[in-house]
Amino acid sequence: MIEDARVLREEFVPREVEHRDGEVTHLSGMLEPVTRGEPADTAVITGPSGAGKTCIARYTVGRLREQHLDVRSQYVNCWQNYSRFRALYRILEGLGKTVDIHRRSTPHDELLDRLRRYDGPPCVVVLDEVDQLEALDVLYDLHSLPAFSLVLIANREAELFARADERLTSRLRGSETIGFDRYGLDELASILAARARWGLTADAVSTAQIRTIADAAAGDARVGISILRSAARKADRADRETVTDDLLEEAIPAGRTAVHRKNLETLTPHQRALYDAVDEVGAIEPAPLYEAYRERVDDPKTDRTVRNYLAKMVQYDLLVAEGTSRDRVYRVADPTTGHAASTAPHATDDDR
DNA sequence: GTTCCACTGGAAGACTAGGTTT
DNA sequence: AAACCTAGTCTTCCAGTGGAAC
Repeated sequence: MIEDARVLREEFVPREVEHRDGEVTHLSGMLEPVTRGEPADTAVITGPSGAGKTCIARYTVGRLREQHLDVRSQYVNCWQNYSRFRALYRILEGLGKTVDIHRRSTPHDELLDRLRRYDGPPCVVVLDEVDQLEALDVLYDLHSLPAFSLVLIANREAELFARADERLTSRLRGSETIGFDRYGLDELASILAARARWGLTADAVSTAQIRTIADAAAGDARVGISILRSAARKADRADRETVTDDLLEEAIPAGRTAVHRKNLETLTPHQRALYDAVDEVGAIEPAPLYEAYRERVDDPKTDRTVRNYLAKMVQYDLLVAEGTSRDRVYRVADPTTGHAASTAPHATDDDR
C-alpha cells in the first residue's frame, strides 16, 4: 500500500506547500537581493518543532534556484555538523570544493580562506538547528562573506541571541525574524492528507483517520508524518490494503517516540550507559548516578566528562536536569510530551 | 544569617587518531 | 620511517553557585 516512501520521509520537501504563504513570501522577499547578485540580510526562522521551518526554508530556497539559475544554496544541519570545522566543511562540500580537504590535517582557517576566495554565484546557506552549534562565532565569519546569505533556523530566538556575543549581535542587527506557529488541526490534517495521497494507495487511510493522526500530533507535522509512516508500515507488513483503526492506535505512540529513539541511537556506549542508569530508576542525584555509571562500564570516564555527556543529553531532550546546585536531579525526558516523566515509558520497538 | 559543600561548568592542556611532510 | 600537523575527545584544575545544615 506504500507507493512512494520518499513522501513519508522526514526530510521530504513537497512541490507545493500549504498554509505557509505568508512565511514563504516573507522569506522570498528577504532573499530577493540574492537574485541581483547582492547579499541578503540574514533571515532567522523560529518556531516549535514540526511547524514546517525546515521544509519552508528548503522549499523557498529551492524555488529561488528554479527561477534564478545563478543562485546556489547549501543546507547544513548543525545537529550533525556542530563544530566550526564541520559546518564550514559542509558548506564547501555544497560548492564542490572539498576534494583535497581532509578531516584531520587541514587547519580551520584554510576552510574559511576557501570560502573567502569563492567567487561563484551568490549562495544561500541554510543553517538548521543553529542553536546546536557549539561556537557561534562561525556565524560571524560567514556573515562577513558577501557571497553568502544566511538563513538561520532555531527553536527559540531568545536562546540563540543569548549565546551571541557583542560582535555577532551587531552583525545580526539587520536580520529579520520569521516566526512560525504550530499548525492548526485542519491545517495539519490537510498536510497529512496530501502526503497520504502522494505516498499511499488510494483510500489506504480514511479522512477520519487522518484527523485522528492530526489530533494526536498536536500541531507537530513531524510527529504527524511519523505516525502516518508508522501506521502505513504496520499495514504494509500485515499485508493489508488499508490502515485499520487498531493499527493506527499502535502507530500513535510508536510515531511519537520515533524522534526520541533516533536520538538515543546517536549516543556512544558510555552515554547510553548513563542514560540507562537514569532510565532504570527514573530520577537520580548526580553522585549516585556517577556511581551507577561506573558500575555499568569497563573503563569509566571522569566525572567531568560525564557532566559533559549529561549536558549534551539534556540539550538533546533525552534527559531533564532539575535544580541548579545541591538539589540537582536528573530524569529521563518523556518522549510523548517532551517533559519529565515520573515513570519512564519504554519505547515500543516498532516503526522500522 | 552564616557556613558548608555537592554540584556545575569554564579554561587550559594532554592525549588520540589520522593525515602530511621530510 | 620518523617527525610533525590538526581536530576532537578527555582530563585536570578550579572558581562560582546556591540549597542544606547549623
